[in-house]
Amino acid sequence: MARWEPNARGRLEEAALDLFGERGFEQTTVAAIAERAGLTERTFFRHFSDKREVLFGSEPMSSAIAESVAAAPESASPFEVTAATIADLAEALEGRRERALRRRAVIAANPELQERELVKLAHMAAGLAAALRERGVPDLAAALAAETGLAVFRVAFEQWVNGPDTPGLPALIRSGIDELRNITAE
Amino acid sequence: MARWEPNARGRLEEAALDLFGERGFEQTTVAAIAERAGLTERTFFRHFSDKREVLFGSEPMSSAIAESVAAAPESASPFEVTAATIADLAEALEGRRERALRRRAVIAANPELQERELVKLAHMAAGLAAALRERGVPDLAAALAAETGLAVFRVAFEQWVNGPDTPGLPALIRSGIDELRNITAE
DNA sequence: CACCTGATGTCAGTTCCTGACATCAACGTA
DNA sequence: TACGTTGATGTCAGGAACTGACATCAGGTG
Repeated sequence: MARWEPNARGRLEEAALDLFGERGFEQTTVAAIAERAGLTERTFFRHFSDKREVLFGSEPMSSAIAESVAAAPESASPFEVTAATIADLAEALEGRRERALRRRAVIAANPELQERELVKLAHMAAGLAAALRERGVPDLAAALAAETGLAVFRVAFEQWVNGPDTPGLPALIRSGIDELRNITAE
Repeated sequence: MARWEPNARGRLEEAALDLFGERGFEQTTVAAIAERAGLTERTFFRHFSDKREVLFGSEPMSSAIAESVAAAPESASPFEVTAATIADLAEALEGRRERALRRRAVIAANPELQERELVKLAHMAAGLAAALRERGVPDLAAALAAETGLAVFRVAFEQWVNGPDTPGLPALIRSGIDELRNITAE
C-alpha cells in the first residue's frame, strides 16, 4: 500500500484552480490550497517554485513546438514554418476550450498571473526561434519570425476567448496571418 | 526650509540601482534601499507598488507613443505609422545608452525583473494599438501592427545591447522592419 | 535483515507588503 | 498673529510568501 495518496502535484493544481475560481487568486493562501489537497504548505513549494506557478506548471508546449517545426517541409520559408507551428498549437488548444476558458478567467482577473503568462509566451517564442535556427534560419529572421508569430497567436487567442461565437482558433490564426501579410505589404 | 530632503522618489531609484548593481536584486532588501536613501521601508512602498517597480517607475514612454502616432501623416498606413513610432522611441533611447545598459544588466540578471519588463512592453503595445484605433485603424489590424511593431523593437533592442559595436538603435529598427517585410512576403 | 531513498511533515526565520495611527513643517485664511 | 488643514513621512503590528534544516517512515535493494 502506498504511503501517501498518489498524484500530489495534480491534487494541488486541482485544488488551486478551484479555490482561485471561488475566492480569487489573492484571497487564496497557499496554506489553503495545500490543506484542500491534503498536504502541507511546505510540500506545495516543493512542487511549485511559487504560488503562481501552480497554474502554469504543466504546459507541454515546448516539445510540441519543436515537433511542429521539425515536421515542416524542407521547402517552407521561415514564416511559413512559423505559421504552420502556431496553427498546430491552436489545433491542440481547440479541444480543451472549456478548461482553457476557466484558466483564462482566473488569469484575466489578476495582473500577477498575466505577468507570468507573458513569461510563458516569451519562452515559447524563444523555443520557436531556437527551432528555426536549428533549420538553418539566420538569427535575425528566426527571432523576428518567432516574435511576430507569437504576436499573431496572442491576438487570435484574445479574439477566440472574447468573441461569443468565433470561428475556431485555427481559423482565427489563419486570418491573422493573412492580415499581417496585408499590413506589412503596405 | 523644507521639512525633508527633496526628491525622495529619485533618491530611492538611485539607491536601488546602485545596490542592485553591487549585490544583486535578491540580495538587496527594501529596508537597505530605504536606509541608503535616508528613508524608511514604509515610505519606499508609498512611492513604488512593489520592490521591482523602483526600476520601472519613471518611464514616460506612453505619452511619447501617443504623440508619435498623432504626428504621423494622414496618408501613412498602419504599419508605416507603427514603424515611425518605434523609430521615435529608439531615437529617445539612443541618447541614454549608458544608463540603459546599466539598467539592462540588472534586469538581465534576474527573472523577476524580466517578468516585469515584459509587462511594460505589453503595456506599450496596448497603448500603441489604442493610438492606432484612435486614427481609425480597425481592431485586428491595430492589434497586429502594434504587437509586431513591439516585436521588432524587442529584437532590435537585443541586438543593440548585445552587439559590441552595432549601428544605432534607429538603424537596427529600420533593418528589422525591412527584414520583417521580406519574411512575411515569402 | 539492514540500509538507503525519496516524498512528506515540522518548525523557525526572513522578507515583502499592508493597514492604522502619529508627527509636524508649510501653507492658507481669518 | 493664531489656528486649522494638508501632505509627506515615521512607527508599529501583522499577514502571507518563501526558505533552510532536520525528522519521519513506507518501500525498494542488497
